[in-house]
Amino acid sequence: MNTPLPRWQRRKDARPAEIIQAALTLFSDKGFAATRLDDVAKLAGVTKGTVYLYFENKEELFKAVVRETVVPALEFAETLVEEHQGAWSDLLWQLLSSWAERMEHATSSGISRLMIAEATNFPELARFYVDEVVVRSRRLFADVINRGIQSGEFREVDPMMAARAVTAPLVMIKVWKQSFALCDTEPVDLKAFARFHFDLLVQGLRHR
Amino acid sequence: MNTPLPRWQRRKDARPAEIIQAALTLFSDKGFAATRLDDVAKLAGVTKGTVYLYFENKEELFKAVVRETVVPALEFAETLVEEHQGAWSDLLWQLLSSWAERMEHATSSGISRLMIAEATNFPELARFYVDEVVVRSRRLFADVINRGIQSGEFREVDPMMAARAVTAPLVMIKVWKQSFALCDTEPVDLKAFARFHFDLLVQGLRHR
Amino acid sequence: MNTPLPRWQRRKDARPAEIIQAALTLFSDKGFAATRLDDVAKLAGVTKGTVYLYFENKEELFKAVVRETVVPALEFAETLVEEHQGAWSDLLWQLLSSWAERMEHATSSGISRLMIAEATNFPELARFYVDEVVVRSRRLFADVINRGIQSGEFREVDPMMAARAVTAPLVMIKVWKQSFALCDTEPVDLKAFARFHFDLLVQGLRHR
Amino acid sequence: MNTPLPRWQRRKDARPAEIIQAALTLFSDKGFAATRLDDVAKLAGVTKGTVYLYFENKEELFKAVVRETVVPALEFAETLVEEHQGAWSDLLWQLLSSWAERMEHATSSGISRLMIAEATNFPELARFYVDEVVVRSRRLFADVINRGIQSGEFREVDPMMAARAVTAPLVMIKVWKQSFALCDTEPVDLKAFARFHFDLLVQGLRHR
DNA sequence: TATGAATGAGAATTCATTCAT
DNA sequence: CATGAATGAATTCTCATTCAT
Repeated sequence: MNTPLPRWQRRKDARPAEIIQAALTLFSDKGFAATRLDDVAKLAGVTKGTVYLYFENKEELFKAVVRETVVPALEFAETLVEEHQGAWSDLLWQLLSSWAERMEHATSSGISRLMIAEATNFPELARFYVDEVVVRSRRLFADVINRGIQSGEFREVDPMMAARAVTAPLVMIKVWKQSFALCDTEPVDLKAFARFHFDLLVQGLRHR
Repeated sequence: MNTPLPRWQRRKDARPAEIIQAALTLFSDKGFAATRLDDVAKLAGVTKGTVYLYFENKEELFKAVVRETVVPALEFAETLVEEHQGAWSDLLWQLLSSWAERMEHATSSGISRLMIAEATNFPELARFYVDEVVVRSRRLFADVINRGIQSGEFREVDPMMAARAVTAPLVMIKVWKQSFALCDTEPVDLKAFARFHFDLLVQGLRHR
Repeated sequence: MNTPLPRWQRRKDARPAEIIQAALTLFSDKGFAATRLDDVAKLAGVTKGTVYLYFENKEELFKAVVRETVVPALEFAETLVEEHQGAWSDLLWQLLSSWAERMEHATSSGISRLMIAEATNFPELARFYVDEVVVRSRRLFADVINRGIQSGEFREVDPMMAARAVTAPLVMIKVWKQSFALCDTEPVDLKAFARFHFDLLVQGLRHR
Repeated sequence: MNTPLPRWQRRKDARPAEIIQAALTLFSDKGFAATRLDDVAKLAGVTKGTVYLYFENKEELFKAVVRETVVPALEFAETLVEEHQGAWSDLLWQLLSSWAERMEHATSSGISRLMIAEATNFPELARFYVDEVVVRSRRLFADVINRGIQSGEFREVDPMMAARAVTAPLVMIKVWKQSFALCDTEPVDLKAFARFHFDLLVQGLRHR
């Protein structure tokens, strides 16, 4: 009598993730306010009521989207730094190129633009995002640059400033692409830009 | 003895600008959807009805805000380039520093973040913005870099790529500041960053 | 010093009539609610404020339109009946044809449809209209038919019923023309119909 | 002990018809513009939101009202004509009397006045109504009269003109009753009028 | 669990009316 | 008298949220 549940029934455990995925897609594209829960539900293949089964309300869904999407991104990079040996500029390139790669393919890559747009409407979420992503990745790059300075590979610059100078362009290009994809007549390849940016940076950071 | 305040003053000529200013403030802060026309009106010192006297609807008001705010920004810079004599890196600094200056004080400086947030919801406006601002300033900087290459001051790089590398960080820092002002525990000074960015750039652009 | 006002300045006495005329046109076309005072004013060549100088509000303007437009129409007909000599069917034709004529040209001819549409929203006005126009013209025709019966020209019928049978079709055709002008693929000439209707009637009223 | 009444009942299938019925009542009485959706909802026993669940907006509701209400009316009459045997004047009476009957009892009978009032504001709907109702019933009667002429029962008249002369009075009387019910001091019985009208007509149509 | 019909608060929009000029 | 800028109440419409099934 007590037959084990068939495997595919466990799919219901996947529901929250599917809803979050759908919400991410729509929030990223249209923003929080312009996204209707009805559309999220439709995209997730459920009905509105089901969304409320898993998330208290639209705000909580939004927070869940950000929280779920954001965290895992950096862990990989942090271990990379930890374990690195060799030239720091090589690591810098590894980080930048893998980051550019993620940006082009990861479904989560729309979150930057979303947070930029909604931060002032969701202060606590903004704080979470800043702590978990912005500052954390800034620290990551500052760390690399700092080590490069220690090793004499880079000249003495303010590592936090430098970290901003390293991260900002890539994020900005990605955000622009997302916002103006339809009308930018001079599209740019993210990976090509990453390479260009890296070259400029490394020469800029070296001793004259 | 004291006559009651008149219910309103007749200020036809000033009204549209006042409303646009109010709308810019609120749109910049909260985004399009989260801004209520009632609040725009209140901030402009009028009633909702008055807003509709001058703007057909919320979207048209939004467009007017962008159009009015955006255009004049670049003219100053373009004449600066035209009339410049001397080292191109000096001009680059002039442009970056004056731009950073504007970003810190001009009321219009919130427009970038606003457009990033709303571009996909207002495609025609996005195109206008891209044409009038994004591409135009990219060209401006590309031009400067190109001349620097011609004159032998800079090494041979792709000027459009370089232009992106020049403009993106400044915009990004500004946008971040706006979005995360309340929660960034490591705030950065825009002008200081501009200086840092410039130093990095110029060294990066020079011949090795 | 005290020069007499130039003649054309007396035009200002014409203002109310001009406004009423404009209002009649628009009310007739779109109905009471769908007519904006702004448009009435524009059509009358004045501004909204001026309308309120002469009429307390939209309802009063509406009433004025009906009152001014409606009354004079029947006086002419009533004297015609009074003074008639000869066959009553000739008079009937005279009345019908001159009425059809008016309907095609008088600016007031849209009032029937207007009253049909708005009667339930303006009960007192409806009463006025019924008394002054509907019942009065019904009586007029009933009178003619009655006299025709007295003289032996028509057979004995209920004169009030007959009066309805005489007036209703003409009004209906006119109203239909007005309502469905744009889409009736089989338009009818009002005067031709009047003739047809008259022939039918007269034969119908005669002794068998 | 006694459970509180549920806030609402689930009645999906019945709702649209109920809303249309309520809307028909109010539109017929007050016209399109003067009818508030709130009142329609209240009369249908739902809330405003529910109306929008089934109809895109007020105009679409209006169109639905007309479309749903109008069509079935004529089918019965058309089969009657098809299958008729005997004197055409008998059929004419059958049609007129059953029509008068409908007019007095059918809930849809207010639609004529409504369309007369709103036709110019809803041109496409007017066309639909003209095609489906006005022209169609005109043709119906023209057909009968034509057959009467063929059979020698009626004299040679223009059948379309005659059809107008047959239909217009009945519609007009109905419309007048609706508009001026409250103030007409000489109310008329629709069926009695139909009889009177029929007698006049038949004598008018016969050979002299 | 899942659904989706129904709700109701809230925002955009319209326009008759007022009133400073 | 005339204007037309400004008002604000009324109405349409939207959509997050609830809840009977």
